[in-house]
Amino acid sequence: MAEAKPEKKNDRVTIREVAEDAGVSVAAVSKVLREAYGVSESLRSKVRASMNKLNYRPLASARGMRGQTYTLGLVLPDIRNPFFADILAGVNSALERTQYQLMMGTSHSQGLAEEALVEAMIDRQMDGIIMIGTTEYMDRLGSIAKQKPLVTIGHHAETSQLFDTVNNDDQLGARLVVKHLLANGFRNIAMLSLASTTSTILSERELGYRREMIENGLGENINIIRAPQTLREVQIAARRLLEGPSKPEALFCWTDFIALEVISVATELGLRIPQDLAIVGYDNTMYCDFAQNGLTSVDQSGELLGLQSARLVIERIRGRAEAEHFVVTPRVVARSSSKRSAV
Amino acid sequence: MAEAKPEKKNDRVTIREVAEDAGVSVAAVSKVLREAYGVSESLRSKVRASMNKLNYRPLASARGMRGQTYTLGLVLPDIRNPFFADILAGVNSALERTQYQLMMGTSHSQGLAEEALVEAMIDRQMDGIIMIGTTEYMDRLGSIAKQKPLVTIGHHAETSQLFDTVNNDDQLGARLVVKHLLANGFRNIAMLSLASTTSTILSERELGYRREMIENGLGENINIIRAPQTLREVQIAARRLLEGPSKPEALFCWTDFIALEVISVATELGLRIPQDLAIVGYDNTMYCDFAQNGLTSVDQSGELLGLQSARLVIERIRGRAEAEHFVVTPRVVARSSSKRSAV
DNA sequence: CTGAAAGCGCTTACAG
DNA sequence: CTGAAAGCGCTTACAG
Repeated sequence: MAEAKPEKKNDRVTIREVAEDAGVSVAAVSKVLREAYGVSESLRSKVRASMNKLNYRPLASARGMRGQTYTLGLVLPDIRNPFFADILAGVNSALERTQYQLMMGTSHSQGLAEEALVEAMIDRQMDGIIMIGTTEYMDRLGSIAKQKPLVTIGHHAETSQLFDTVNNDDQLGARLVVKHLLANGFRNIAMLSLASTTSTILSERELGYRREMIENGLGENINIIRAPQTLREVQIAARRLLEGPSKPEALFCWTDFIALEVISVATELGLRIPQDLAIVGYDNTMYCDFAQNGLTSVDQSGELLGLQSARLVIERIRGRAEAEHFVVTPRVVARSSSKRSAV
Repeated sequence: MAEAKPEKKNDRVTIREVAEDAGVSVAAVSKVLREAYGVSESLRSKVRASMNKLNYRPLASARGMRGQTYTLGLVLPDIRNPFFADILAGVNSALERTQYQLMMGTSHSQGLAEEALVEAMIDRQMDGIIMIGTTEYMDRLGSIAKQKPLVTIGHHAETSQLFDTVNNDDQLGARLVVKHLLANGFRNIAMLSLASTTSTILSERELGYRREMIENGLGENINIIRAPQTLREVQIAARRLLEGPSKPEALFCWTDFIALEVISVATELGLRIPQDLAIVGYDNTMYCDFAQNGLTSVDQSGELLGLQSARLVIERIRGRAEAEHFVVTPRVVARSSSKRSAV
């Protein structure tokens, strides 16, 4: 409680002090730091010893002025969706033994525009950016990619050469849901989608749903409801559908998060699940396993998606110029919310 | 698709270009940027015009070399707990009209030590740091606070002069839970707490639970089970308790997230809620409202906590040296998981 | 293999 | 009120 403010920054060890302590030049220390070529073993060990002794940690901003900041930016549309926790686990595990540190930012949840967040990350010298479930248009993504290495998760742009994408096969995922519901005797299947003009994963899922319905002669039962992501809007849309004249036998929800809300609405309306209404989600998040939900869902390996995105963005940083597009094959994980023992 | 890499950074407008365009000095532009004193209206408007015309955005790292980066760091122990989304909403809304940008990092979820994350944020020149549910010891927090303005959420250190704290009254919250359960006819009340040697919010909640039980002559019924935060450990602990000889009538869980897991286990065991087991959580997160959970919980206004923490950390950055400790009064939000119509 | 010097884009005293 | 110069802590060519 004695010496308060003065040491606020002065206690920070700089590369110069390390150099002096080791009896070498600043440039030499920098080389050791970056694990660059052309450093003798003896110089390296001398410098390493001084670094440890002085407890030296380089200042990322200073490094960023000329080189890298060793920071990766992760853009999330909304921290509430539990699926993002799975992705994050994968990203973090990929970064574990590297020098890179992840910094996250959320956009929609508080009205902060996604574009403003990405700009903030560029201004903060992120070495690379991973965007989850972006709502940006292609030209905008291209312009971001020209400034920083970019990987998107949950956005289909497999023809893009400017950035990498990581996805599951959303069209297939939706088809598998319909197949699963049909196999369990449900034929009047509706889909609860997201009101979005730019989401390519949603258009793929809708397409898969449509096609599979049509191929099974159920084209007349196709019913896609689109609602914004807020709980209130979802609740209103679900209520309207389930109380209305065209109440379906089964409802395919675009993400677990929303499906849980539908389970809640259905329960309040006194509907039994799955007898009166089967429900299927997407993402197979941890909440699906809870007995009170028992939610059938599509597993797209969020952790794997996260892992791959980190790998790809680091490769880009290291110079890869050709785009890579990673795709996971999804699978249905059946639980009580959609299993009808007897048709 | 023509001019690819070369412009990768060259397209960035610098303060020098703005100065040239406006016909003033670089220092003058800097002053306008920082909204510093001693700039004439005419110079300011000239500079502003050039900034807009050239679409100038300052580089945070460069600013950080001498001044601030206008970046705040938020340390989360785990992105999975939905309570953090509420806090985040508050932080973001407080930052909305400021120059500050929030960057989050998670620690425990992937084995990354909290300490390493905080160091990474210091190395990246965060102007201030907000730590949620920290597990660091007091001396370590003091040492962080000496390097950067620090505010903790969910950590009791009301006597600290080195950093600010934002909390709800956890002891009271626990007392209210016991009172509520007693009023609903439950007397054999157990508590599911977190296995942690450093969490002060847990020790406060445990203390409140103990005291309220004792003051109601139920000292003999006190039963605190402590489990790590992983779903598996919670499941094992819950199973053991609910299948064992000392199965309680009611279980107070330290956070909603864990209570939802207990609802799942109880449901699997065929227990009716609340007839066979009443359950109460803490944090009053959105999942409590879902009909399949109907979870009674303690509201501690996560959004308000977040808002205050952002306010306090910015005040610290601006020079406030005396500590402030903000405390919210919690309240019980009763739902079906704990309401017994007839005793 | 090693080092001296310039420079990244800002802010900060200090003159005028 | 305005500006020239130094400097923040690194990396990057470029010599030696």
